[in-house]
Amino acid sequence: MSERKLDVGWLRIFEAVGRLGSLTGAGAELGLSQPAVSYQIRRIEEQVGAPLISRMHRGCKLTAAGETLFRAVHSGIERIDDAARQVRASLSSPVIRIFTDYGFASFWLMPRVAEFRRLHPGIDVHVVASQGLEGAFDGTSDAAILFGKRADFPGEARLLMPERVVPVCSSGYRARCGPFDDPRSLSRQPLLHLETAGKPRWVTWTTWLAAQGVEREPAQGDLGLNTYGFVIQAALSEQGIALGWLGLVDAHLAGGSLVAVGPEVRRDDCGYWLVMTGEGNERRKALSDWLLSQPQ
Amino acid sequence: MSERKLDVGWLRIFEAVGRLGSLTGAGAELGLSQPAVSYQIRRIEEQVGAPLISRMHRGCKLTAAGETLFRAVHSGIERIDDAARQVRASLSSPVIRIFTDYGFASFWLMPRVAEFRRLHPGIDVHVVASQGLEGAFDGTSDAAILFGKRADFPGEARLLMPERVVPVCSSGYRARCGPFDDPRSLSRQPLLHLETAGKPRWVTWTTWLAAQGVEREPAQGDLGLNTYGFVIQAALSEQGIALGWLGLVDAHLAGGSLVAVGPEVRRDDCGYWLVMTGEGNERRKALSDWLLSQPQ
DNA sequence: CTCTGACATAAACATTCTCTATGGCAACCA
DNA sequence: TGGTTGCCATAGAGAATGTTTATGTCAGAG
Repeated sequence: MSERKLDVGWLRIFEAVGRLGSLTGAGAELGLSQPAVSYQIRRIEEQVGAPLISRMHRGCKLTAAGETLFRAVHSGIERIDDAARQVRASLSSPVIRIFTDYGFASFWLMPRVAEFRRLHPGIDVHVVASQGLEGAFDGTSDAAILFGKRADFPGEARLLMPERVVPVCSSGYRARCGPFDDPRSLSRQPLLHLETAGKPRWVTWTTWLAAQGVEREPAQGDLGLNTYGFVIQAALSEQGIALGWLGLVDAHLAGGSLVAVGPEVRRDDCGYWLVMTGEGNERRKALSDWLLSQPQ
Repeated sequence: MSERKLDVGWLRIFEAVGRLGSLTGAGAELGLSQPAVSYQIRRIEEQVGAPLISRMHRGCKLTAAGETLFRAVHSGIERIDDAARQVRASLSSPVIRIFTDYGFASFWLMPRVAEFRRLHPGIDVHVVASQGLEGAFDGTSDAAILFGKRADFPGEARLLMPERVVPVCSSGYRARCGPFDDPRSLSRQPLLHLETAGKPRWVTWTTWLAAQGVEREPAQGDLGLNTYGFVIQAALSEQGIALGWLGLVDAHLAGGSLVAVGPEVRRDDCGYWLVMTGEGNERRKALSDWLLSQPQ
């Protein structure tokens, strides 16, 4: 095989000696001089505390102890070499990994990624969804699509979708509990919150209401959920009013399953940012171009 | 385990990192500083060509590639450690190994070694019989009992049994084909030869006949065998006359199953020599003392 | 008897491995 | 909110290991 084997020191030297029955032959196979091989064998014999080979005038033979160790080393090296091959194969196979949050994955990326795959049939796409940013920059993803503001990301990050938020509910809920002509009317309804462990990086109901100059009595019947999919599911099942991020809920709004029931709040330096990670290659460029070409 | 593990370099370091999820923790376990561990992991990531761990602010996690390699390394190290334990256990268990030839093993050593074992019940005795000298000094035996002349052995070798040879046959054969009052009479009988690949180190029929001043017509009906046990078996089954080494055939002569039918040839600087190999210890001394105390 | 080729050792040098020192920084806590 | 903690990273210096060339020994072959 053309790829360089992992350097496992004396293990590979001993395996070659045991298999070939010759220090000189092992050296030839491994690109080492015969004294280098001799040195390594003696060193490991010192550690084990027993001769591992019996040296003949020409060539050598494994002792009983050497046979025992040889079997273990041989099979161990086989496994390690196999694993290295497998790792390297998966590196060079045409895969692209996108790290993002569950909301973006569900509502924006998964519906669209079929188009990318149709355009690039030889590329496997792996979507890695996560609750937080943990793991976004660990080197295993090719792109990260993350929500935040400009200052949160490296200079080369590109804004994929600015943050534009409207209150939404199902049309049935509006018929039953509406109309909601006045922003103040929303403050008397059960609101659906997207919660997170730390400080939210996105617009919340608190932000939206403050933007409308509306003060709210302590919430009654509100619902907090930790995944945006559950938030929208609750809205669709008429449990309250949710905040809808344009770009994520477009299909529901276009189909009429959700309706906007208040003014939009927009933050132009906030939104989903695309960060390309690791070294550039053709596949990453194809993905980046495709993502940036999507209509807002 | 109290014994020092084999130094397998990065393999052990990587296994500890993968198992503990911490570079610092792995270093603590292996007696290395944290930068030393960090250095090793980076080195192997360079060889593999992929990140193997994702570094978090506190601690780390294996990547998919790292998991693949970890499994192989973990099981490989287990096997190697097991083999090392097995080798060391067999080193320190109370065993003594005697290397000798088949003849000596069969006719001298095996009948007597029961006495040694009765005297030293805590010592296991392994007899390693071989056709030649190959392997006699490979470091795996505690004692070698070999046939040859003085000059063939190191100065500290002790003569266990000088070479004394008489022609022997079964009493039935003598009754049928004898008597053999004159050495010349033997030369007309089928002779049983102990053969070997190279030049024999022992008395042969050629040597014996020349010592009697007897010339022999080309052999008719002679039999050559490569193991002394087969030679004596052939003599016992009345197929001819064999050379009998005193010391090896004593029991047959005493019991009457074999009878001497000619004069003895003796070579005082030839015979079975005892060579103690490797480092001295209590067990070896016990064996040496016992062997040297045996009556000739 | 001479030659061959494989293993051993010595000495010099190259490379790797480890340490200490120090920086960066996220998470925790008062 | 600021200080502390503890883990990972890098740098530089020195220790330890690994390798080479040179050379010796010697059993086996011709």
